Amino acid sequence: MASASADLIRAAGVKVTPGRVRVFDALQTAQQPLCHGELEALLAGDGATALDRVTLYRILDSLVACGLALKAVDTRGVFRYSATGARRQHANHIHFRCTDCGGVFCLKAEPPPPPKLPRGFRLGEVEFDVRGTCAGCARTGVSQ
Amino acid sequence: MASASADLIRAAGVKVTPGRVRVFDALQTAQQPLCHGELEALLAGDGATALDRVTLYRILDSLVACGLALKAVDTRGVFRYSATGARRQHANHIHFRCTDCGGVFCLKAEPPPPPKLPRGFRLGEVEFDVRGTCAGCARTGVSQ
DNA sequence: CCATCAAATGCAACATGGTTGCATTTGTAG
DNA sequence: CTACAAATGCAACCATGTTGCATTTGATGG
Repeated sequence: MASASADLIRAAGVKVTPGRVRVFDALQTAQQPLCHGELEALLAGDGATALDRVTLYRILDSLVACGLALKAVDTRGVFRYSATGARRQHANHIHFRCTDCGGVFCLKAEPPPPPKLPRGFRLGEVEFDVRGTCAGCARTGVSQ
Repeated sequence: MASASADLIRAAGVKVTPGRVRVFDALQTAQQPLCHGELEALLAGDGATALDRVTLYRILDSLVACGLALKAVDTRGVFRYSATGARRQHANHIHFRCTDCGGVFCLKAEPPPPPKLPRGFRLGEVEFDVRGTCAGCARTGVSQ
């Protein structure tokens, strides 16, 4: 039985290899974006032979390149990867970050259209980030 | 005449040193957040003796610690620093972050109106972040 | 003006995260 | 089954950031 992951990987147009399947499975199972180190540790503990450090980087790059994963930097400047499916639900709406409790809330509102860019600039993603105090913190904390 | 920068630095409660003044001046003059490397290059070209790499890191840390500068990661995972005062003028417009070189550019376009928030939520800042490839990188890099 | 001492600097070495070059192995199309 | 491109493993490398330590320097009190 070819796993569902294998099918997705094949459909994405890249070779199905044990490494890719393991990494993609790990990303899909994870509840949050994982960094290279976390993935390395995770895969080292799953019984199979450990992946080479560099190979893991290349697998991650290939998953990103073929659209199966997303790559983003965390606050420490480290890259974190997530399966695209896991995040699709977060693609098109606004995030509210409470500066008090650090919580992230999804607002229903639609994001605004991307602005015009200067000549030569190429548009990638657009993120509309709203910061402030959430209802809970606004009530309890007398912040400022 | 003690420069305005020197006064600000003194007022922030840390020693006024040539290095701190030069770095703070550079940050205040800059149109966008600068990373360590850019600052190093900038200061190397201003005639005075070059700062040590580590010293520059420590000066930046001290400016952040005393509230004179802000530190944030760019899309490449590199830390960028900006004078806190300089940020005020950045409050209300759109930023373009180049995913290639990590540079930050200010777009002329006005930010969209803040969305309706759920009851009890208090609005703080709004950041409209656009990511993609800047003109320079789009030209040189054959990416995609 | 000078002495003093914590704070700042320079240097070397190290740490971490990420990349490149190259020889070998492996998935898959024919 | 074969052949070839793609994927892997390994070693070496690069960039960014940090730590330890000896030396210098800015501010402060005589």
